[in-house]
Amino acid sequence: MNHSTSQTQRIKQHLSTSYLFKKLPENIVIHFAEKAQLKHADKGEILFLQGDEVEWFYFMVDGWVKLFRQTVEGEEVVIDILNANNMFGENFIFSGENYNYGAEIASEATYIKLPTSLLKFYLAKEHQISFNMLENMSQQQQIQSREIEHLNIQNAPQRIGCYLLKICPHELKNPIKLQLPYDKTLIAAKLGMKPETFSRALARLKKDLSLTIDRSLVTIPSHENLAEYVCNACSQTIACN
Amino acid sequence: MNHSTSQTQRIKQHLSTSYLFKKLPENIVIHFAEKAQLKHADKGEILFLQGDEVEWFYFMVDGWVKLFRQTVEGEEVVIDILNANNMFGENFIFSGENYNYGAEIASEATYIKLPTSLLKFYLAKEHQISFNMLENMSQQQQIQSREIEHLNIQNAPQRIGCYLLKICPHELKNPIKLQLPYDKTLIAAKLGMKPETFSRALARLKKDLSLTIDRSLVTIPSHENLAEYVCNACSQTIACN
DNA sequence: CGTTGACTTGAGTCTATTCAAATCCTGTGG
DNA sequence: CCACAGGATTTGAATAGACTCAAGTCAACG
Repeated sequence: MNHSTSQTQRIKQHLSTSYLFKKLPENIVIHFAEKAQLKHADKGEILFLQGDEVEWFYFMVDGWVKLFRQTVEGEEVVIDILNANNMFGENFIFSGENYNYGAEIASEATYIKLPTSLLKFYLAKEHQISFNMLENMSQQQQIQSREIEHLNIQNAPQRIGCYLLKICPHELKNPIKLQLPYDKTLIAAKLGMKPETFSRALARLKKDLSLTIDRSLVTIPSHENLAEYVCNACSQTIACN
Repeated sequence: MNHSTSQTQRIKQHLSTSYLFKKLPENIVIHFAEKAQLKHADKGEILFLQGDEVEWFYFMVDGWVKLFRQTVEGEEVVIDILNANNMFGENFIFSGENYNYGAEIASEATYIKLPTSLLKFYLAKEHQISFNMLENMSQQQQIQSREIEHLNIQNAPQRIGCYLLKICPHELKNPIKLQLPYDKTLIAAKLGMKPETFSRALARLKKDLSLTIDRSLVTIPSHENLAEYVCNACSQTIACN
């Protein structure tokens, strides 16, 4: 097996875990893998900028990317921060010719870039791809609408609490030890607050709920208490994760 | 022609203007029309509540609906306010068995309700429906992500200004006279602010940009000025409409 | 003409922000 | 192994924006 095919194999393995290729015939995944590029990048590297022509969409294998916009006055708005198994940029095949946000590596990362042209091609051919995208987008939409709700009704400590709940492991047993996945400044931006506010709000959480915070390691003595603190301000659905 | 078929005809006419049935064979639209119900409702009427089992999705023919959630503590969050030609509820066929928001008529309205089962049925059969939904959802997603951005970086007067720009007619010639489409209180809720804040922020806008406000009639002397006031705080894309 | 609901206004409070400064960490070079 | 630069984080003080509660105004409607 030469390098090229083993590389394709590896890419195919990764892509198979993506929502997009779920239930798809293997040969199609392989076709994508052949046209794809597996890349490695350091923190700070730019994948594309707002306004660039859409040519590729991306799949994260490892590390974190930040998706963001820049205001005319130079302020940055963080759209999302994604890690392994997440895809982004694929939606632009419907909406226009230019990315409407930029993507920057937030911590050393491995990713795969795929040509949007191939996606367009198969979208018309393979009904299953549409299904996969629809399912995913409807999920995304719910998450987004939840975020809007949160911005409206939760204060800073609650938004942080909500974030902590979301990154909790699935089996919850007290106390819960959590490693913050990236810079506090970046978390703050994702939650729509300033770093100073984040710092103070986290301190507030610590005081109110006896959290322990050591650098980026957070210990939650009782997730029930945290959920009550956070979710009472929220709409009638169980904790957001 | 008996009443039933003329009713079906009428419904079909309406549905044809919806994004969902774009480019679809006529017989499918007719099939939907046959299973649909054309309804009239007064302000305050509830179409469904958060948590209700999903059975129908809706198409607005006339008037306004408010989509909203309720927090545990009783506060209301407005998700969206839709009028003629907008569809809602159709996304739940992907995401679960219960509506995750409620729908209430905001001003006397005519609407059509359609069974989700039929949509599910044709979704598997007719590729074009998937396309239509994908296209629409990707658009919605962009609008939502824009809203998140706005909540983060615009202040109350700017959000109102942005809203005004969005309801401007397509051809802009100064001065622009606008009729606010529904209660100020409701606009406030949609923009994520309290009625009092809305009132003060509008007054601020009036002062800063020489708007004239008479009851629900707003006159904008210069949309260029308004756009500058609003959009400089925004990301590098032309005015949001 | 009085009632009702929508809207506005006033005063005080709270939350998050800004700006400035201090502190803590981390990786680097000596 | 230690000192140090540079970035991340925290803290302080002052400010600004939005909120609450309360009271007033306005227009529509019976």
